Parts: sequence; structure tokens; C-alpha cells
Amino acid sequence: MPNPFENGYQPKEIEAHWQGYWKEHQTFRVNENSEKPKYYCLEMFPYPSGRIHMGHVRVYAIGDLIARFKTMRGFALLHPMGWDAFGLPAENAAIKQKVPPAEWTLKNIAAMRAQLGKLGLSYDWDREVTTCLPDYYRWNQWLFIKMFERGLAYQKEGTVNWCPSCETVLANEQVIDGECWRCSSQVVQKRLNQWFLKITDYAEELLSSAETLTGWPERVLLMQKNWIGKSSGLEVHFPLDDRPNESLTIFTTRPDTLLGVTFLCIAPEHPLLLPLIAGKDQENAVLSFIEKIKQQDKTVSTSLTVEKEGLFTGAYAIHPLTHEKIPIFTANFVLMEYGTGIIMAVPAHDQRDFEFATKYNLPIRLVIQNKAQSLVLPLSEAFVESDGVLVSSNIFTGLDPDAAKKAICRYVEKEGLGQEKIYYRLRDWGISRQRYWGTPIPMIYCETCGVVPVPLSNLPVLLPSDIPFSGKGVSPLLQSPSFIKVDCPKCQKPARRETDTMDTFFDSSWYFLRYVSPHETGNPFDPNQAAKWLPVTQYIGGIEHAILHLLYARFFTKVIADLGLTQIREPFLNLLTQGMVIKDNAKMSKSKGNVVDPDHLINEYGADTTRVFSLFAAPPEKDLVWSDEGVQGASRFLTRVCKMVYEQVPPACSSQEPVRGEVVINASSGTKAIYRMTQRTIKRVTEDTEKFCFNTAISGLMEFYNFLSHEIGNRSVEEKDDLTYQRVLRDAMEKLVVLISPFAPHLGEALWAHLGHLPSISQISWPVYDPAWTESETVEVVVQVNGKIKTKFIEAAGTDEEVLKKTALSDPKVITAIGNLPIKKIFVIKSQLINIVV
RNA sequence: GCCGGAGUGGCGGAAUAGGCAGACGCAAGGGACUUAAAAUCCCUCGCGCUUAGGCGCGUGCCGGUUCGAUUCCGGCCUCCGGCACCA
Repeated sequence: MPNPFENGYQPKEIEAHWQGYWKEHQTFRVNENSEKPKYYCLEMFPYPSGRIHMGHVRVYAIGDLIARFKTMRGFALLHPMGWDAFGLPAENAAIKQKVPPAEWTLKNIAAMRAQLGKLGLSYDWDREVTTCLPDYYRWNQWLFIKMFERGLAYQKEGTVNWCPSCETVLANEQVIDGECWRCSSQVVQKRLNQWFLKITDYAEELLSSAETLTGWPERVLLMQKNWIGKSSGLEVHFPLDDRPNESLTIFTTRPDTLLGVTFLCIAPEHPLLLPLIAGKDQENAVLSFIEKIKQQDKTVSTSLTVEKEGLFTGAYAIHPLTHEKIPIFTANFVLMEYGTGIIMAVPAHDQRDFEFATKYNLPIRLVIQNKAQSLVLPLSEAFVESDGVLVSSNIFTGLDPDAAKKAICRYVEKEGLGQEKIYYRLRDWGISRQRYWGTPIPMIYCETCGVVPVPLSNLPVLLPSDIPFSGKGVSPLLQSPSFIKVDCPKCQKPARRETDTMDTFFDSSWYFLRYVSPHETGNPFDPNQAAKWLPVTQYIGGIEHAILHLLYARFFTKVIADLGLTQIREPFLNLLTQGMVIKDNAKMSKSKGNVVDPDHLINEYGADTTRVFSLFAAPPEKDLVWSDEGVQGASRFLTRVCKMVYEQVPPACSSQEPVRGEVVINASSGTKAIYRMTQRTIKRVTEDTEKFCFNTAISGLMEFYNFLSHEIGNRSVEEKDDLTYQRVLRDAMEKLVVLISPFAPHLGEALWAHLGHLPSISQISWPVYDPAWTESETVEVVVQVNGKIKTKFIEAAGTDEEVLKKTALSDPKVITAIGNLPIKKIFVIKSQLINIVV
């Protein structure tokens, strides 16, 4: 075992030694038979890009601290690691470097596993999960077929987001400001036949059960809530004027404005538009308008800044309440994908309708008057608020809008003119990708039998390796005849395989379940083990997954529960979203050229220093500003602790009795102070770490070190001979080492061994403090006159209020400040402050 | 536009059931040790004035509640994030 301070603090040697020890002794292997309460600590698994970056260091340092802390606090830990190993970069590498994606990926995994090893992370590597291996992705296929059987996976032709650079489809969640989330290319719209997962079936539950996620950051829940976008309203049928048996159905969230309708608008791509214009004078004009809108880029045409335009269709509808003739328009601002694709336009009370009506000179009818009764036509903008009173609204006149909503809904439903309805903004999740390096979608197209799933017993559908990677043209799997050709499982006639692969977010939507039994062969996971470990107690990852991964994982968890494999309906009990690593005012990234290489840091300062710095520099959920000097500060701290424990630790005492309050009760005040400080530090570090305030926990450790170092420095030789002092000081140092160990685990082990204990420090119990000794013996009392500080004095803790008052009033500075003004009142805050009001 | 979050020294950040603003660290300045440098150790460190005892100001801005406000309330400003023609 290396001597931790023979030649100064030598992190390299210490760390290599203890990493070897942990590996050899399987220190972090999950104990399946433990009676302790379970704790599942999970960090989002990385994409194996080849090298770890500071963002990885940060998230894994946080996760590892929590795992080690919770282990010492008496929990049985599941703390696994794996690889989100499918994805486009592997394919790009194949095109550029002519390396097969599998080879490239597995090489990267090996390199990154070694890097994580050098950080000393406490994973059970026996549970490693790699999504690109058949023993994992076969269960993607299995889950897909189960979803297909339940109608949760279905095919539809539709307009999809297409990234021309990645040459693949993107989910709505993967389009950021009209750009590809991965490569920032402009996304275009394309019509394709695609596989979708029916996440919308779970919209309501995703919304309502989010309320139970009290361990999640509020803002993540809010983002998901907005993304799901529930709105309740009313559908109303408007019969056509020339075909009274047919009608157009609109959706509105403002039924109170139903009497203010002056026209209807239908989306240009709506299938009902063509029969509407057939044979009308306007037919040709409308057709060319439809063509024009089709040509437009969707992300541009749906932007708010585009001017509203539209056209009269020549057709009229009949208002179901007033029986007036209402002209029907088609307009670019009406979305086909939301609601019924047809809206009722109320220009007086909707800004978009107002702009349209103003532009085309359409009538505006005021049906809600504001509180001040000050609205008069013509309006300068729509009155959209919901406080006021209904006017010109037939039998509903005089009601306030809220009451009117209810009354009109009731009336419409009773008369059979429509029904109340809820719509969601959330769309189904398109998972087809025209790429190679992903899970093959296990479907077969047969001319006789149609779309047939691969029988479960034939899984996995393996990715073929006879693919030329040109980087051009069609889906790579189309170029593998051996893959495409298959016999129909039903009729045995020649058929053709689906050549699209799955979105890699499919892989990561359930990997946390695979960890509970990663070698299971009969099921995606062992339901008994899942029942034992799930839900994940603490999940840690970046805020960038607030919607994408976290929503998909919640959806999968509900589907898997409905398949009867688990009882849980939410996967992650507590969520910590850590901030980014920033340097020179920008997120660290290769493209910005501001990266700090973790390998270099570990070589230069050691893993412990790197970890302590990243935990100390900022609270976990905030961005961390990189500072080279800050790393040196962390290094200095660990060096000092190492030096002190190595050089100053008193010899072990023969007494077996642990150091408790009774031991120090008659000791010198200095010895008592050390004991008090030890108790106080245990309390502080425990509480701060529980609250995930790692930066202040480390501050507490630093203060403890500073205190001990001064104590030792100020002690005379005779005092150092005192046996109680030695016992208490040794106990303090032992506690310091134990408390520091989850933050700087290698140093913890080294010093623990130096103190004469057997490894591993990671397996010992977290210290408990004595509450009677966490408070200081004396307190400093602040004296204010009229809220301004005049003086301070030291008093024994718990001194009587009257005594405090007397002491304060007899202070010369206070007497001067009061002068001969009469005292009105004296506020005394126990053991803290006295405020004399004159 | 709508919905969130945040504004504290030169910097990262502490402190809020209302009670000493700036813990801890970094940087900076001074000193000790050293032939010298690095490392290490000690001291100073919000701003302004000062007769060296103090005095005034200070947590984005303006107001309010209070003996007392970084903390609570009202109104603004700025920055960051999410959504965005969702009817």
C-alpha cells in the first residue's frame, strides 16, 4: 500500500492502488441478499462518443457521491452504468473512416470505460448494459411487438420532420427552433409512411401522475405540462348551407364567444376543403392557394411572424344558434394537426381572427363588453380577456364569460349541436429512422398478409453487416438483400422486411429496468428484481432531457406496467438536473474550442481533486464556471488534509471506549471545543449532503480542517501529552477522513488505512452526531440601537434575557448611542441579538 | 406574446419560519522561509470618507409592511430557459 505522504500527496499512486483494490475485491458489487432498504441511484448513461468530457465528470461525480453517501447511510445500493450505444455518429464514422459502426462503438466504449475507471466511480460493472448489442436490442423489438399488438405502435403516412443532413426523420421533440437537435440543419417537411407510438393515449395520465412527482424540479414538470398542452373546450357542428346534411366541426376553448362568430376557417390541407370548393367559382383560386401553402416550408409558414392570408371558399355554413349564413374561408394560420383543423373565427375576441378580419374586411361582432363598458366598434385590437359581461348574445346576454361558457356548453350538448372535448398539443411519437445504426423494426411486409410482426421466438432481428456506407441515398438497410428477403411468418411466401430502424430514444426509454437483471434471457427484465429495485430512487442528468427522454421514459413505464411486467407507473422518484459546465461564457464543447480534458486533469491533479472541485465550485443544479485556479484550490485542500492526518494524528489509544460526550465533560475547554466542532461538522456535512448542497458540505469540511489545524498549532507540548486531548483529536481526524471519503474516495481509503483500519472505508457506517454537543458553549450577542449595530459581546449560551438586557444597557457604546432619549422598547432574540428602540 | 427561473464583492458562491450580509474557495496585496523561484505558512481584502476612534453607503431599480428586509408585499428593469398562429 503506498504511503500517502512520503513524497507529498501523490494522488496517482493512491488512486491506482485503490482502484485496483476495489476491482479485485468487487467492493461495489450489488449485494442481492441485503436486508437493508434499497436505494437505486442512476445517472443518465452516456453516448459512447469516444472520450468523456467535463459534463460527464460532473454528473458522475454527483451520482457517485450520492451512491457512496447512501451506502454509508445504511442503504443497499444499485448503482449501474451502461452505454446509449446506437446513434448517428457511429454511422458517420463508418462513412468517413471506413470503420464498421459496431467496431467504432465498442472501441469507444472500452476507452470511456477506462476513463470512468480512472475517476474511481463505484459502479457494479457486472451490470453494464450496452444498447447496441443484440441481447439488449432484441428486447426493444419485443417491446415494439407488444405495443403493436396493443395498437400502441402503428403506421401512418404523414408529414414528418426530415433532416436533410442526417437523412432521417426526427420526432417533434427533436426539432429545436426548426433545426435538427443534433446537427442544427434546417428541418424540412416530407411525406412518408412511418411507425408511431401512441404516446397520446397516455397524455392524460402523463399529466395527472406528474402531480405525484414531488421529488422532481418544478420547472421540468412545467415544461412537460406545457409540452402535453391540455385544453378543454367545445366542439360545435356548423351545417353547410347548400348541403344541410353535412357539417363542419370546429373546436373552441372559448364557447362564451360562440355568438360572435362571423366566419369559419379551414386548414388548406384539410380533406374536407376539396368537396367544399368543388364546382364553385372560387375553386381554381383556392386550389392554387393550397398548392402555394404546400410549397412553403412548414417551419416558416407556421411562424407567428408570417402574415395571415387566406381565401373565401365560396361556401357558407349555418350558425347552429343564430341560423345566420357564415362564410367559410381557408387560411394559412389554421393548423391541420390540432383540434378539428377547422376554427370558428371571432375577430372581436381573438387577435389572430381580428387581424384576418381586418385584412379582408370581414365583419367584427362584439359579444363581450369589458368591465368599464368602454369597448366600441371599430376596435383597434381584439378583446381577449375573460372578465366582462356578454352582450348581443341572445339568451346568454348578461352572463359573465365563465358562466356563459358553462351555459353555452350545456345548451349545445342538449340541442345535439356539439359536445365538450379535450385536446392535447402532444403528438404521437414517430420512431422510424432511415438509418443503419439502430434497432431494426421487427416487421415484415407480405403481399398477401399485409404487415406482420416477426414472431417473438425469431427475435432478435439482427443488424446485417453487409452494408456499404456511402453516406448517400436511401436507408442503408435497403442495400442488404440478405436482410430484406424473408418469408412471411404467416403464409411462408416471400416477403420483405421493414428497413427502418428505431429512434435511439426507444433504447433509453427503459434501460433503467434492464439494470435490475442485465443477463435475463426470457424477458426484458426479471419482474421480481424490478419490483425490488424500482422506481429509481435518485435520477441525475442534464436539463436538456426535460422533455425528450424523461417524457418517453415515463410513457414506457406506464406501457410496461400495462403489459403486467411491473407495478410502478412512474420510473424516477427523485430527479436532479445538473447544470452545464461553462468556460469563457459558453458551454464547453469541441466546436467552441473551450474544452478541458478530464484525462489531463486526472493525470495532473488526480481524480479526487477533479471530483472535489466539480462538487465545490457550484451547487449541482446550477451551471459550473470552469476555473483552472479553482482546481488548484481543491488540490491544496486535499494535500493539507493528507499532510495533517499523516503527520499529526495522535497514536492509537488503548481505550476501547468510543469518544462520546462523557469522555470530554471534564476535559479542557480546548479539547471540548474540538469535540464540539467534530459534532457540529458531522451534523453540517450530513445535512448538506442530504440536501444535495455539496458545495457547502465541502465548505464545512474545509472549516473543520482549518479549525483542527489551528488547534494543533496553538497547543503546547504539555497539552499535547494529555490523553483525553489525544483521544479527542484522533477521533476528530477519523471523523474528518470518514466524512471526506465519499467526496474524495481514494484519499479516504488511503488515510483510513493509515489510521490503522481495514478497508474499505466505503463500507463503514456514516457517523452520527451527538445533538447535545453541536452548539457552541458561548454565543456572540449583537446589540443594536434603532436597528443599527453598536456593539457585540460574548455570553454563555442560554443566558437569561434580563441578564442580556442589563449587559447590553451597561455597555458604554450603547449608553452613548442612546444618550438621554427615552427607551421605547427592547427586542431580544435569544442568543443572537438585542435591538433597543429609542 | 405566454409560462418559468435568476440578479449579492474583482470572480465562483454563503446566509432567507424576517435578526451580525459576504461563510468557504479563487484572484489580488503585504510579510515569513529561500541564494532565487516554486511550494508552504502568517496577515489584509465590499465601496467611500476618516482626526484612526469611528462615520456614511451597500444584496438589479422604485415604493410598502416592520423595531429590524438579501429574505415578505406591490410595481418596474435586465439576463437566462421553455413554448410559440394549439383556436
